[in-house]
Amino acid sequence: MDEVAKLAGVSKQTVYTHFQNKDRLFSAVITYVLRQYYPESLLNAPGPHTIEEDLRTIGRQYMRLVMSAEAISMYRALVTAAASDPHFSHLFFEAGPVPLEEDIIRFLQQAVSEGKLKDGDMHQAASHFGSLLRGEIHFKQSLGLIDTVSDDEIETHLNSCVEAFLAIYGR
Amino acid sequence: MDEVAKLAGVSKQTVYTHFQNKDRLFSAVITYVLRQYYPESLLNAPGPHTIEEDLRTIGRQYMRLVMSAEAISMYRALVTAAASDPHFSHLFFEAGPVPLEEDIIRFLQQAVSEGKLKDGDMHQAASHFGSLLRGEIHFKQSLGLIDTVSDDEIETHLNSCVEAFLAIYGR
DNA sequence: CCAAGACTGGACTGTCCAGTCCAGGAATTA
DNA sequence: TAATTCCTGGACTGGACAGTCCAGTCTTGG
Repeated sequence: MDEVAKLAGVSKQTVYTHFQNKDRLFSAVITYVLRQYYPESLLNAPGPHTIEEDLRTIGRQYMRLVMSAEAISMYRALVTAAASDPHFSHLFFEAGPVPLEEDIIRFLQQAVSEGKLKDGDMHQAASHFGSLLRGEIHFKQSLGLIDTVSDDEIETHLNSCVEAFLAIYGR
Repeated sequence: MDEVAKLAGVSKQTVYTHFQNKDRLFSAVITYVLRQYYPESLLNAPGPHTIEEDLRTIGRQYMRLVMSAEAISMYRALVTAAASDPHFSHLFFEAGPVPLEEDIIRFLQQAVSEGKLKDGDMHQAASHFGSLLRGEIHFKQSLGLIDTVSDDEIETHLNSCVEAFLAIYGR
């Protein structure tokens, strides 16, 4: 909290008048940051796309988001806090992963209706896609065994995931 | 450390004579626990198996391991520690995930040579399999949004993963 | 111009926790 | 038996850190 005040160029008291305590501040950070980073639309680019292109675009955004230094350190903070109280995790999950997964499910259902994907459990498909994308990289990042991920590494991993996903759910 | 001493039925001083400090103790815990829990052999059951059966057996062991309360709390501790020092993570990774993945790669290569799987990058295959198996469940568990996972849930998730894996890498 | 409210700096309290110290008791060995 | 070694319990230190208090300054609207 001392550091927050310092970085804000403000006295600690002022921080405490705006946010009752550290928890409230952290909650505010979570909702604020998620609002900032939430991908506007996964499918806003105009023009016709192959399903592969779309998956690549979505996957790339997701990886960039999840593997950013900010996301990793927020994830760490949440995991740490979860040991005693999952309150913040709920806040985070409802504001981030849940709506995001819903968006992806809608996209996948659209693709199914256009005959680009097999019909099936799209919740499971979205979950598999996300799990593949996070993959070992996110696991290692969370453990501090990797920090930055280069664009090349993202692209390589992305390709393998899209290919895998299409092998499972593609026509 | 007070609690450790208490649980050990021993004075704190005695704990400190056996382990110089908390870090050393934690390191010892990591190596000890991993030795205890490391699956003896993923393929020790005699008799012929279909690749599907084998994958299910391996996947089940992996899920049980990774989603156990002990593994989750160790993972949390490692993630927390990783924020300032990834030393423990390295210790953990080298003693657990690395050799485990090597075992799995060997198994997959064997299956390839028996014509049960497509040839290809088996490191990637192992990584995809692990990522699918951990999946959303492990993600949620790490965040404290889920605690115990029932055998039924494991089995359902396992089925979807094996099916997906075979769609990607099966013949 | 002045009163009310906001902000500052920094000292202070209370809590938590790793690690140390110590005085005395129990067990082991010569 | 005497000396040595190991262990106990529990008090204590030091540092980190959330949150409070306060005396004094700055800003602003009437």
